[in-house]
Amino acid sequence: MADKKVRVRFAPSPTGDLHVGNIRTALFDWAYARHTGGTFIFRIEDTDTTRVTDEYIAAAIDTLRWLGLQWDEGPEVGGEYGPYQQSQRLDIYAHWAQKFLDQKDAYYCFCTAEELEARREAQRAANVAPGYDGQCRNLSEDHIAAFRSQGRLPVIRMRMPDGQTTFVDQIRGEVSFDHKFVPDFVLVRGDGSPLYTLAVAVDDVLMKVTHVLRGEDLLSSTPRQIRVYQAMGLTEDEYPTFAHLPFVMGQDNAKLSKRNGEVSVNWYREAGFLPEAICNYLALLGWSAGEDRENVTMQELTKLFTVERVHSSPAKFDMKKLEAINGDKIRALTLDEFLDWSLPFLKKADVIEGSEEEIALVKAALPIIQERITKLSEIPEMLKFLFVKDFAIAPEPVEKIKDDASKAVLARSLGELVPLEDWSHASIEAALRSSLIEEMGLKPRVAFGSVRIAVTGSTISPPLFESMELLGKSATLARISQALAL
RNA sequence: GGCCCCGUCGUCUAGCGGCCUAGGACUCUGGCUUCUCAAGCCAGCUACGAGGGUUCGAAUCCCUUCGGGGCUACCA
Repeated sequence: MADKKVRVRFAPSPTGDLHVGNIRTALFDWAYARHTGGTFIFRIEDTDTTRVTDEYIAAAIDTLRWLGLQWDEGPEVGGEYGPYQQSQRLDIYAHWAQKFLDQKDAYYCFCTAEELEARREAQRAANVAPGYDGQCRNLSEDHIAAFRSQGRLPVIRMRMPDGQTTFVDQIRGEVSFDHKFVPDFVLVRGDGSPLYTLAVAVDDVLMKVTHVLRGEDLLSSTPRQIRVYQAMGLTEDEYPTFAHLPFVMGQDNAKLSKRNGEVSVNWYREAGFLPEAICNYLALLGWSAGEDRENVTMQELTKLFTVERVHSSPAKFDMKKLEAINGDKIRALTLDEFLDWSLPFLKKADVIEGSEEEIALVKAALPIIQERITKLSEIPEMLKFLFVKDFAIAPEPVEKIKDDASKAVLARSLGELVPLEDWSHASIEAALRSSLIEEMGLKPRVAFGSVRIAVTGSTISPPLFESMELLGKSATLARISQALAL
């Protein structure tokens, strides 16, 4: 088995936007495939047609692409074991269900939902492990015919033989389940549609999956999956190796969900997080490179990632750390990359429309804000002052430059700047320093603070002299005059 | 309730019997730098859930206990 070429799959059931936990799983699947030189398969598990929609499927594909987790086989790229969407493989599942029936590994069960619920209730009351009681296990042909004539639609149930299932989880070691606690489970609904339990196992076998890396929530369903492998004729050394990843938890220590934090990857995307930052941070949840290594590129991740270094304990999601990493990644961007990421945010915020002049100015301004933001969404606010048509100082800061001292600073500044020929930040700084600081004897933070408010409209801004250079001489002088007139 | 998984600073983690008076990162606090805000640099706070063993020696191995989580569907 070790010498088999690795094939791993990420198989979400898109019942909503892909969330952080899904992505962590996808990332590990991807990294493992890349690390081993194997194949990364992307499969859509949409057997629950009431919950999975086409929009969510399209969104999942888009999200995975955006993150840079390229798949080798799956939707839109194809592959020799497709289709990779379970709703398009119904005949395959039907075939295997019939085979299991023929082999007596599975049987028709006519119990209704109400009957089952009533019996489960009784089991709970009697303090017995709830689960299917095997009532329809050995129905005679006559019984079956009788039920059918009543119009009852049977489900197909897999028979769990006595005994136990033991498997070696790559992360947790040997795990064992007694079949007393693994009741006969449903493979096919009354309407003939397949259930996850059937579809995953069949697809993993048919798609030649060698390693199943998935969430810990599926750990206890593993015996059922193995049961299907066995019914398909696979022996232990032929079915996939399992590795159950620890959960990503929310602030309240429950599995991360909408209730306890932002879970949708799209939310992070819109909030201005870079895909590489999300992946880097997520990689650190439940895995570490060792040697105090934390900041890794996608490339490095594929080199360093091994299942041996994946944890068995759950990790809590920490937005602060994600932001810190995002800041690091933003600072590591080249100017052109940074520009590409910035433009959509500036346009969406209506700061720019996208003309060439605007883009040139953005490009010139980006270097001075690159180390000042942790999220791309902060860019519009920081650069707005360069583009606003009707410049106005915010209500709070405007009060701070109405006093005589501020007026004096602004008046002197204007006087110094009007004749200035070299409108570079260095020469602007030299002019203002010698006049305001040296000659007027003001403290830099006081003097430049007033100019900052007048020019940028805020007490917080990118470096002042660079900002003035970017704004241009006439606009800068106009703003100072405007402030002086208040 | 039953079954299963998990347990090192507030958080993510290093650690796989002696290198640990437990290291790093994020957060927080203080300082330096400084035209604001950041960034950067320095310093500080804080952890092996508890109790038993095994051993010359345990965060590391075993047991118990407590705590947290998952599953227990004609969801995945």
